[in-house]
Amino acid sequence: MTKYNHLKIEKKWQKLWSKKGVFKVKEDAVKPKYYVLDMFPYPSGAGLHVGHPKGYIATDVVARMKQMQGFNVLHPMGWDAFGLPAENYAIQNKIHPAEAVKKNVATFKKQLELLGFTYDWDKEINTTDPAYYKWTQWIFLQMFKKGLAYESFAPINWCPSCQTGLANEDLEEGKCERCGSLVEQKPIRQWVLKITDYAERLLNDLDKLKNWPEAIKEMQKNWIGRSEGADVDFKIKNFDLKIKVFTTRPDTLFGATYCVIAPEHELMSKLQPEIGNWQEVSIYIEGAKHKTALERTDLAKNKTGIELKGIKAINPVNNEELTVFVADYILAGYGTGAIMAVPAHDSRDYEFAVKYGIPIKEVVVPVGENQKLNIKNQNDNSKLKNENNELKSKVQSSKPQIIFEKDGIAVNSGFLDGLPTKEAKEKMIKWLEDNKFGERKVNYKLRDWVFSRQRFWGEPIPLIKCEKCGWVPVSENDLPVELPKVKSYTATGTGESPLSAIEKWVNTKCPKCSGPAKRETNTMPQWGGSCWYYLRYIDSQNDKALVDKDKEKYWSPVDFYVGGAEHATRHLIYARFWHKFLFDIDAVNYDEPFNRLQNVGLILAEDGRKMSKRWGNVINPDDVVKQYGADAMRVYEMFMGPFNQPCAWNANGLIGAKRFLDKVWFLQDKVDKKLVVSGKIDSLVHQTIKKVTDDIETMRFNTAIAKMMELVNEMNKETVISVSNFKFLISILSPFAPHICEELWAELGGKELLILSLWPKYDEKSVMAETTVIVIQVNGRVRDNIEFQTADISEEVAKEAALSSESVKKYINGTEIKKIIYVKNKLLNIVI
RNA sequence: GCCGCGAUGGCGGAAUUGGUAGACGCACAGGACUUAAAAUCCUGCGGCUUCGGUCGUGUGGGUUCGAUUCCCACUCGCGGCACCA
Repeated sequence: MTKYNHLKIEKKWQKLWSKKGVFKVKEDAVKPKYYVLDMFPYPSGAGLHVGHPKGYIATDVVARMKQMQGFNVLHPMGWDAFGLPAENYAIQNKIHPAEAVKKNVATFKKQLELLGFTYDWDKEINTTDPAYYKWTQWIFLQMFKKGLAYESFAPINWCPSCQTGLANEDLEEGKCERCGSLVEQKPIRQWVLKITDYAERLLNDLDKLKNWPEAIKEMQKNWIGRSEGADVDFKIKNFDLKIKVFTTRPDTLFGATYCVIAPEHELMSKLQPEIGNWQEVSIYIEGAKHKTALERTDLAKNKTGIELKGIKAINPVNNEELTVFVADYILAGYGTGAIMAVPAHDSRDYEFAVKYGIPIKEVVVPVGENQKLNIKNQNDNSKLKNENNELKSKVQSSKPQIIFEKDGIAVNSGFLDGLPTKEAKEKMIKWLEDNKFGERKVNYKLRDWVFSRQRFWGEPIPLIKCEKCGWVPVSENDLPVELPKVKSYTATGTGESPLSAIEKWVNTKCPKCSGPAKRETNTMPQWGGSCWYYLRYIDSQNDKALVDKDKEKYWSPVDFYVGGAEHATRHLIYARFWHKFLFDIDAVNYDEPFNRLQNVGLILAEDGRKMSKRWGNVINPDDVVKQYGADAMRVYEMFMGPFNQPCAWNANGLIGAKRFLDKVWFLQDKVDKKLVVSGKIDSLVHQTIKKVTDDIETMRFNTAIAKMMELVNEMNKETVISVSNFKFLISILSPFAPHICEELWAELGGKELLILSLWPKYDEKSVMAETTVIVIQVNGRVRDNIEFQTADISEEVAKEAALSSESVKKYINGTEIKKIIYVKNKLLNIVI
């Protein structure tokens, strides 16, 4: 037999598959469908490294098996090509972003094609194609019309290096996720999407996603950050104003000893005339403004604040006068931007109270301790002040008496005394509502999505500002609003997009009154186009509608979605939001886009670090394909370890995969066409078919391959193997190593392509082993293995055999047998 | 700090409705073939051992005839969030 020449074979079959169009998607609604999707790549200038295709190989394995199982498979690929990296790359290389994208896409496509994927390139999409972003703009317009897109002037995250505003989701520890610069708070005019309107549904519907990893759902839950509580109004003494606070612990209202207002709170300017130390306060407020997100985090351990002299807040439950502070440990953007502070039961308030000598009043004790407690004088603040040091030492030493953020029993709390926290909360909320001091309230950490970028390379926001009519949507007939051709697309840094300098493009007519008007010059963020691309694959040429609803009904939802976990709180939450909106306006049939999600574990470099140009440890798949072949690379990446776990690249492991394929190649010499039954191999073959089928379904590729290796090792020990057994082997191996398997299939005289043949079904009877081995234990220690020639062994038979075993007798040695435990067909434990 | 996940040979990893720990691969060692090397094939491969055994799945306890698997306490590592009231 000739040598296994991967270079020749792989090219040959790739050409033939393409020529015969075996991966062309058929709109054949009779067959069951299977939509398997990768998170589409961002075509960077660097090209692919070996880590990128790992997920694509996995979906390809699934797609190939599903195709052979008779499914109508949609397994598409496309490009997420708008955004800062393309623009920055273009600026650095002094070419137009569109040129850069074109070049990079060509490189990526060429690299992917070497790996033998089943993509139907007729379905290829590109988010920067005007025919595509026409519909991205269309979705934005629908949101605008429903009041879900609004203009805002509030301070947002500003990256001074990228010179654009960013969403909360785009930050990493207070730094720009892209370039690592410290992010500032800057008031920039911006468009914001009301994702918070969907917070409740985005949270609740996570329960529907049974086939998503729990970790991702947990991350989304935390990101949405729902908390229940109440808004409470504190009147300000001698002044017709009130401080509205949000608390999750209305049951601790009797323990409130001060209030805090965020520096940015609008109440500050209203209170100004009454604040005795305004100068000092205003300096503090100015200082807070200039702190970056990171500085604020760093200062978390050392809270600062200024007392507002002359301002007293009245606690509605007991009319106590409370000191009011301004402090930047309170965030303007969360809740009401002001709090009631209960230092005894909140560690942050506690820290602040200790620092500024504010009374600490205990109003919740652990269950069972309320009886023992001496009721302290509730009104004697000076006494409480003196107790601060005592309480402090209590907290810091041994077991704290004060309980933070935990449930217990209410004490010192008037009408709540003796109630467990849960009931106390309810009673207090009812009291607040009855007396009009507040109401039940739910808050979310999730912020509205800052959706505009002050950069060139993004979808133009399709709005026009008319002096008379205000913001007017571009007529849907005039979509897409295309990016103009320009010489300079460098960021202005003024808070306006580079588009604002292009007067010809900016100046236009109002669609409503035909008067003079100007286009919005901000563009959409990179995450816009990726919010709905999975719908475009279904109907990639549609110019009349976002997606044909019948086609959508057939193909949606995506059956299986594979991609990196880093998208948990960005793409995956944005896409769910848009999809739910599209469902609401009746553009799609289902309210969740992705039925099953699987995360791909990162491939690290051999040195254990991330693959990066910076470390010089990048491995290019082209080189691997050339030296060992696409099949070897596919098998290796699937065999490395559990699919969703990170794993370091190992060149020797790759050689192992190649060796395995060599063994399979030479097995063909052992195929005997006359052989019908090959004894014990038959049983192993069927076990392997079962295991590989199940393991591909559950993404346990490593164990699927291990089982096939075991089978190949056994086959190698035989002098001859049957045609049918060898065909079974190459059929189930073909999703992993499609080229070599097609070649072997053809060598065996297969008339049709292997990919067009049927996936093997295992024979239930053959899976069962012909003999049974039972482990014999004495006191839980293995003392013997007994082989029986039948499949089903009764307890009596097993017992008899065990007791007559010489090695077992030795251990029993006449001792009384207390108990015998029999696990059917597996194990017998004799207890003495 | 909070939430989630994890820890098994020299290495990547297998095995969990509790039932033979270390499948499969890599590395390594010995052998065969070869003038030689590569490739390939065969054998061995957790520690200790008086070769009978015995100890071993991050640590310390517990439940059980039996624990990598279940329970309690802890250590370390990874990921996410981070003054969210």
